[in-house]
Amino acid sequence: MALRHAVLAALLDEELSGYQLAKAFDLGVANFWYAQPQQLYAELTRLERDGLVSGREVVQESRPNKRLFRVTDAGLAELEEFTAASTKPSFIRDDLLVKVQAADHVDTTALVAQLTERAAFARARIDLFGKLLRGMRGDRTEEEFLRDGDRIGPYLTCLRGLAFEEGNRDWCERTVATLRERRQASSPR
Amino acid sequence: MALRHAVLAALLDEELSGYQLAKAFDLGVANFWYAQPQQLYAELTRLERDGLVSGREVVQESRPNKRLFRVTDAGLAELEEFTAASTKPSFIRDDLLVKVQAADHVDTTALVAQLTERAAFARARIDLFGKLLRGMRGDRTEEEFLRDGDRIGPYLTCLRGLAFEEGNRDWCERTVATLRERRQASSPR
DNA sequence: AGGCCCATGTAATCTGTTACATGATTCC
DNA sequence: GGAATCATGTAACAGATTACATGGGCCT
Repeated sequence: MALRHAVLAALLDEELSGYQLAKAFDLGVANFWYAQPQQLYAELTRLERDGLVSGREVVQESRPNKRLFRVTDAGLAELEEFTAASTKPSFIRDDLLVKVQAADHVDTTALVAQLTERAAFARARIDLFGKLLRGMRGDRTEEEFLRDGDRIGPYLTCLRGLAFEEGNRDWCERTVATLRERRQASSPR
Repeated sequence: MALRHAVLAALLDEELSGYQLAKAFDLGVANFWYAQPQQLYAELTRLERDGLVSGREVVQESRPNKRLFRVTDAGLAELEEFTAASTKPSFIRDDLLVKVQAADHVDTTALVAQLTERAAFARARIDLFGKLLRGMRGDRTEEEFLRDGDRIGPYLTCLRGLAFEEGNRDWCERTVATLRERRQASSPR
């Protein structure tokens, strides 16, 4: 029952279609939650059935019609309740960490390549988040924006996403350097 | 099929019982993966059926008997294959971030309390990870250990866990400060 | 002509969570 | 006497992933 609230939170600031939501959640631009398109279409159907969002059909030429959804009063009340309830801790589940855990017992060639790839992915996201943050705060400084801005929720979650990816980048780089150095030491020439 | 490999990776360094594994995965000391006891008992049964781990009964007095598991050659080969295969990106799914995303539209009193709690949780883990790291490297410096140590996998994953929790702590503290300042500004007195 | 973007779903399967179940020992 | 720790599971349900399905427009 958590995707529900993530969708509601994403729809607070703007009316979106299932497709638009899907892009945000699937690419992880919505850095507070991840979900696939199929999940979102199903969840939107349920949310509308339960009266927490309402959709309106938008007829388009030269491309398929779409349905834009917005949060209802009942939906906002649901979010309010969710926010007041206690939060479960969130834990890491990452294939790449599992592989590094096993690094002493398996061949690390492919692993180094994957760490490098992950670092590149992280850098791309750091770049993207930086742009999103600049776009949200406009010409204000971060401090000013967080004091006076009127939609700081998305800004704050984006800050967490940014720091997370910076952590990924740094750790991947360091791990690659460590594994490379050890390989050279164990098989010189 | 990822819990499978996480369990194999956890059993590489030592023989463990289901119960011991469960503690590591449930408390998240195994900071590369999280799982509940029930999942682990089920997974161990499957892993043994498939010949990837082998268990041996250890008879104990004054407490229930237990089964200790270790990775077989087939299990190691499976891990090797897993490590060589490409890695899926890992994404964030965190109730607390969903709540902060909605912060502009809901009451933030309970939210501030939850952020404070999360920060305390993060601090406890930072402490724990610091001790684990010191324990692993002994009297060597980190640099020396990473160069010469013979089990650096767990050390490297613990470093990631540490940085992750430091990120959590810092972000929670900053978010609390931001939300508090705004509340005072909007309702003076 | 082939591939990508828009746009929305269904169905089958796999994973993960929650609740239930048992029972001895040790610590406060 | 009650709670925590050791030790292992089963069963029901909720949530997530993968595969399948459709179809027009736009770009190269």
